Amino acid sequence: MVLNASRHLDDVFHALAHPARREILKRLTAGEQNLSELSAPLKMSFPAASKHVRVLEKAKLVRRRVEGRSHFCRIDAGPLGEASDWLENYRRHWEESFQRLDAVLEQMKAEEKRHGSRN
Amino acid sequence: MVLNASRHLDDVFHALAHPARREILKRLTAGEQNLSELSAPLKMSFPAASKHVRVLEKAKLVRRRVEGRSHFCRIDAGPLGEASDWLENYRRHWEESFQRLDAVLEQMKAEEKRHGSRN
DNA sequence: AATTTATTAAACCAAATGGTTTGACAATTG
DNA sequence: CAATTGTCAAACCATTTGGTTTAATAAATT
Repeated sequence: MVLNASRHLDDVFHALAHPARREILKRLTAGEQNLSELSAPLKMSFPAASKHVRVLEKAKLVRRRVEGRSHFCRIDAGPLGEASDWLENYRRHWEESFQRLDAVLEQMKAEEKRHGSRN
Repeated sequence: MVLNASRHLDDVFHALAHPARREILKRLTAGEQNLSELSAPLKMSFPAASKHVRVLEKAKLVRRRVEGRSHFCRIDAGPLGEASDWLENYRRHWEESFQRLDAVLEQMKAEEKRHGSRN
């Protein structure tokens, strides 16, 4: 079930790597919108916006409900949790290594004091 | 200072959207490595790996220290925190909207029971 | 039935991505 | 000094991306 999780992460991060797509997600947090509503404020043609929505769908960040000729989109931020977990993991690693670095620097300072400055 | 934060997010998410680059980050959590060490296990030429490292540097996720002919890389996961914060925000929104949806569904069920099934 | 509306599809284009190979160059080793 | 090592730069190539414009399709409106 977690098979090909890496591919999915590719899709999710790729989907998030464009300001228009993050903008779309942001607006979807206010609730469902159809494609016309979504594309209107974006400075690009309707087909371009539609493609961006497809990218978000491929990453499973957005789901679509067709009702007549209207395609309503809503955010599905579940996969964001996955990506967020991945990032948190690295944040932890980073903080640890940062502390190790701090410790090393402290040690160096102490050494310097003990032996005096010798450039 | 938080100016152009969006551009930076573009870079960070784009950097994370490739398995080779995530692999590099993963290995850097074990400590500094030079480019040769980093590229060796990747199934691609050295120049290709080197380019991936550059992408990580552009996103400020990796820093490089040159010592003689060796280029040592180390992870700088600070910007990951930024991205992680961004994601967490959406995770919250998602959970809230999920609860709202749940509430709506509950309401509909209740309505149905009260009025009986009328298709 | 004719028109408008919401969307997709297709064709096209420039630029970016991700890879290769080859050659250059500086630093280390013999 | 010669050979090796670690890295970059350049040239090249195929594919993907992100955008356009112009049809085509299907649903709603008049």
